[in-house]
Amino acid sequence: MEMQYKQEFANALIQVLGEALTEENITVMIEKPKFNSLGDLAFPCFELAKHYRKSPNSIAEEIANKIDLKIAYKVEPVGGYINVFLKKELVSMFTISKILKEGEQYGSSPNTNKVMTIDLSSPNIAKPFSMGHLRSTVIGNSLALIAEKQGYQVVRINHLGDWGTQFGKLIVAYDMWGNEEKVKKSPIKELLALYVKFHVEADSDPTLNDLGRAAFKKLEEGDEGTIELWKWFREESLNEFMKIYDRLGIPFDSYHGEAFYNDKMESVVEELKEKGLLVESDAAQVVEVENFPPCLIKKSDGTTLYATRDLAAAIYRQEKYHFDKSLYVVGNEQTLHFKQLFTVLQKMGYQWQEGMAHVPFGMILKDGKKMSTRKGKVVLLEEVIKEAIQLALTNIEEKNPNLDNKEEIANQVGVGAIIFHDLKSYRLNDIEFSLEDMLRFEGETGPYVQYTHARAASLLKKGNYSFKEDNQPNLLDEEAWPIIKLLFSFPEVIGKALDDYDPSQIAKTLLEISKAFNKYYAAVKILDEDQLYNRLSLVSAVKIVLKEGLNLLGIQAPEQM
RNA sequence: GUCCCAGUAGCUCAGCAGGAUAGAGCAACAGCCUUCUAAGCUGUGGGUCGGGAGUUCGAAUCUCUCCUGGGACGCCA
Repeated sequence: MEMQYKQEFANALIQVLGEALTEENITVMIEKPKFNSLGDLAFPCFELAKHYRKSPNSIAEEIANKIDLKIAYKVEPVGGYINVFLKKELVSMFTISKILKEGEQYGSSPNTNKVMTIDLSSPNIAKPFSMGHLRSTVIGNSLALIAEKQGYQVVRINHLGDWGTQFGKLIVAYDMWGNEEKVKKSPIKELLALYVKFHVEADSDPTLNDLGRAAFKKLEEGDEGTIELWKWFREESLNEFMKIYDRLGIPFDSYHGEAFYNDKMESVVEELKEKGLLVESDAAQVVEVENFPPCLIKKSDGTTLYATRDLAAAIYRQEKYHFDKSLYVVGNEQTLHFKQLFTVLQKMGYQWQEGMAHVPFGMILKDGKKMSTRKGKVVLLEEVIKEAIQLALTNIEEKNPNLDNKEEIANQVGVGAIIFHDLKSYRLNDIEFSLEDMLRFEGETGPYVQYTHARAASLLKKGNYSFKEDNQPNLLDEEAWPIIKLLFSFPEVIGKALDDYDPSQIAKTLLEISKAFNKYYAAVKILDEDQLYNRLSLVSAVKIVLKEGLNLLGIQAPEQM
């Protein structure tokens, strides 16, 4: 909707300006004034000053006088800008009616046949689900939801880290120090302990690393005993992960991990050979990549690597899903790997690789340093979730003890706090881990937005509101205007969030809407006889957008809390 | 050593296809529940936008350089 108003303003400018600037230029130059007193849209005349060789001030004045804009009640030149003041009643009515009519469809684009695969979460088997994997999981899931809203057919792929030398190491560790009963009792904890011990011991005895590599070779060659062990580790781990995905409410369409591609790599290696891309280097097989270090395809002992599996996976996914876009929500530190991967695919002649993108994100730091699984320096997500839910429950007992389904709401609020905390800041920022911040329910947090939504729901219930399509709401409250502006820009925010692969833009808008609404709530008596229908129409529109926005982040919007 | 990312209030961050007076939240302090959920609202204090140079009518935003932190750099993923 916002675009429409800009467009109308741009058209009006063109009428006056003629060919001094192109339409496209004008549209991007239109900005939002920094202060409410300066109106709703603005056009800077400094560029034109060069063109006309006049002062920006006089140009602005000249244009403002000539401009004819139906949607504005005032067009005012100020300090070289042309400021447009939209007709509040008219725009409010349009905006609210549109949202109420469209409901949760507000901001949606029609379905397309375009397919987007998203590689997300992808935890490593036999390791605990860390805070780092949380980022990939919630960012990826939100992008999936946003893409669906924009009409994509989305395939969520959990590319489990269930293969690789790490398993050789783990198997060696288990053979040397493992205890079956202990592992059965608490698999993740015990396996992690073994993994950490392995690295501690390997520091003083490097031959352990050779043993690990040898064990992995056995695994890749199909040694039965080794495979049994691997299967067991994998299953126990997946069970643990499923608990977390259930809590977060995140579904997957595929759990094909790295191991799934074991029998699909040889043909890729053959293909690379046929296309003359594979070269030997220090007894390893590599593909040379311009401007980057070469991409390793096979180690000198003949076993495969991460890149080999990712190549096979990319080709498999294209064959199976025919994706138009394929995202990899994977940490910042793997940027080089993806550049290599995409380049190799390009050299193989696969045009579809143009639709692939690495969506990197910053690390979770502890004391300014990367958390390392190998040293056992991890924070367990499960513990954090439990604490958040517990805290939410305590809050409910204190603030709303008569609430019906306390457990369920506490779940939604606790989990919402964690997800929102992760999504509200730009994904490339590193995050210093802070339990205190994650468990904060006041200020710019998920629970704050949820609370605002619950307030709106409560008002609608008390006011017994229902929308009648033939009764156009008319809003006269000056205090409502900031809310209206945010509401009509929401569809553009969704579009930009997808273009930038950046859910934080939605989170930020939700915060702004919440702040504006709570301000309104404090200033205006909503359940007032005379204005009841008009005001509740606004409340209903706010509720719709908040709920839809939270849902796009993968967060529930409880009716009460 | 080479390459990438970041540096804005005490803390966490927003603003960055250049634009009008650099904004929030937290923390601190002072107010607001006989009115619709106080997980809320209002107010106060707090800034050489890492340093320097350049481009421009105009730079937190673009370029260069330096400093600081982090990460990546063939047989891990």
